[in-house]
Amino acid sequence: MRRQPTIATVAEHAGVAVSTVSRYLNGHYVSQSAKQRIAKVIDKLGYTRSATARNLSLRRTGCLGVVVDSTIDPWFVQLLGGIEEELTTHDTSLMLASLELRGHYDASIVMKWIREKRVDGLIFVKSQKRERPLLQAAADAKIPTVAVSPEGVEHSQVVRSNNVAGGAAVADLLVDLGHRRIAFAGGPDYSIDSKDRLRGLKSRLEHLGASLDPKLIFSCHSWEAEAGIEFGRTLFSKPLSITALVAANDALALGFMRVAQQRNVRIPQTLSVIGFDDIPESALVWPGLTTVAQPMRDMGREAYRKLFQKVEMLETPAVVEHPMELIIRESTGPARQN
Amino acid sequence: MRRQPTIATVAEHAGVAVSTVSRYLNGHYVSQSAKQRIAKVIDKLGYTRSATARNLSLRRTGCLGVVVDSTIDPWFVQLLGGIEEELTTHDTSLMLASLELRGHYDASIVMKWIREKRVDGLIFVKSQKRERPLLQAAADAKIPTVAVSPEGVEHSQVVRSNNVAGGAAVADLLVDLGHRRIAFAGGPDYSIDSKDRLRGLKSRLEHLGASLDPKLIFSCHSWEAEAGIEFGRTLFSKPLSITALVAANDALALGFMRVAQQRNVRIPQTLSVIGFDDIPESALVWPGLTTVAQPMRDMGREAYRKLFQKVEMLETPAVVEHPMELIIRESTGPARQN
DNA sequence: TTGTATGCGTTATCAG
DNA sequence: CTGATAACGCATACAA
Repeated sequence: MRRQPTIATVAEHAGVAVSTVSRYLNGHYVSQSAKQRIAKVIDKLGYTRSATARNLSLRRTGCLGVVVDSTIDPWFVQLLGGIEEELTTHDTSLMLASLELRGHYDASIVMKWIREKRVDGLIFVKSQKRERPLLQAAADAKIPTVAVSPEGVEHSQVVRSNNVAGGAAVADLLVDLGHRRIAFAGGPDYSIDSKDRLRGLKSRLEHLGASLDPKLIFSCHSWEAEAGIEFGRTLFSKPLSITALVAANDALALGFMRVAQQRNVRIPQTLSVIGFDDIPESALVWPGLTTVAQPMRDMGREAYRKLFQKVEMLETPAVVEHPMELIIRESTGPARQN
Repeated sequence: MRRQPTIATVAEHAGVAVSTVSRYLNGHYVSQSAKQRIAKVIDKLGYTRSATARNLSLRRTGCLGVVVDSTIDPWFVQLLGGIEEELTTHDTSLMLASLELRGHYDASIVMKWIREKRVDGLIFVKSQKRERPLLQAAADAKIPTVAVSPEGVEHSQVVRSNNVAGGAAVADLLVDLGHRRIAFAGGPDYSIDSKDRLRGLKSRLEHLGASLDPKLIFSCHSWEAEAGIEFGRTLFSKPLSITALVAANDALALGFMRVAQQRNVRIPQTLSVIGFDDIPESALVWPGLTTVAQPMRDMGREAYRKLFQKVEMLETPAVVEHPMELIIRESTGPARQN
């Protein structure tokens, strides 16, 4: 049984030194004649270089770490799709870390990666304050990071979307539809995303002569649908005064809609609902959820690229902000009149 | 700037040979005194071994390949969660390949992995006939594989769930609720999963004195919600004769339900709907989708373990079959009487 | 332009 | 039980 051909095999067959083959492989200077011979030998032998050996020699791992609360999050899944596109073209592998994999927050895995230098770079998704120690540790270990998150973090580049503009777009739509009694179901209190979306909504409403009653600004304890369900139960336990609900993301909106439908609240005749993100599920339910789309796939790709640029030591703007787009489906309509 | 400590650094500080440290690291025989000194030095230096160098020496990559039609598939996402749990405890990294990443089938990435031996093992998710060449190539390259798929594949171990029993459970429920006019919306024609679910449904129905009209057995061109929507449009273009629809998976059922609701078909009063898998979305919509749950997370873990066992050359049963569990939500109810 | 020699950090073999 | 030493496969100064 023969072993895989190595760079030495190729060199021997081509009658050149190993270093020449290496130079050829890396696009450095090699004479035409040598080039041709090497190319032919490589083709004949079906040689491919060992990524492991290459990484060892280059003192890197060829591995990217991605950190997120939960890999099950549909929003993250989209982002991962974008990251994957880049991965396959750059033959680097992936390490996934769910910070809440087993129900409770546990950053030890990521800490271990950093300590052991298991990754060449780290993408933090939806990172928040509690991730600060990780970011810091990564910086100390000189591992580049990019955060897909609204918050500018020291030592770390940022990919985010224009939440404020998104919030404003929602205000435009709702006012246009005649809504004046509007509630906002925010994400967790610490979330800057949520705050920014609210800010955009609020200021544009006021700009348009409408307003947002502070008593109608709520927050949910998580970003997940379950929290939206909980919020819905609370909201519907009292008489319904509002005509429109803006949820800080689609998952919350979807959870909320489930409760609404369960209680026969007609959407959008009685109540309009609108979310943020445009996860696939939003287009799947009936009525389809009107939402402010975020280009998650693009953001995933962008995150990867920024990381690599950093690895390659190029300077790029610290923050890349992606546009959001309003997508109108069936969950929004004219405000009811009573 | 100092470099990371290596095994040589440790050896030197502990006054032993490199090989002794290596033996210590791998749990081979080392004298108590040496053990203690080495342990102390490692702790003081904060030494961790280089996975890359280790992999090179061990002639492996420390990387697992996962192949699937689309990583966006919610069913797959659950499976990935299970795989991830294993990954983090075995410090191996991941390479993801969507066979339909850019809209069309493209297996070249996976072929490349195999050719270049970029992975130590391969998990094929929902693999079908068209993946045969890949499986074969992997076998030729002596890369172990496990298929999360109903089909027994040569050279490859299999993790699957008991689709036939799942189909039977559906039959039990529907007959119990008085349904006699039942339709089945299958997955793609080639799908064994779909066939098995249908088989279980059909034979149990007949066993119970009911039956499945062959004219009411349909198939969709994909497993995705979009195909369920398409199916719904077709079905509702004619007068509705059935009282219950069994979809071959949840995504199809969800797509179908969207159309039904859009056309004001009441679920379950007019029509009961039932699916397979129990993806999270099924619990989120209203009415919640009654479904036959598949332990995706467990299956993901199992797939990883079987792969590793194979790597470690242990013999295990070629097929592991996981049980399915009926989960009754709001989308099923008594058959209407007209 | 090419070859030589050395380093990357581990593991494994084989004497001692 | 331990210590040299040779792989592992590739990259890169440096010399020629």
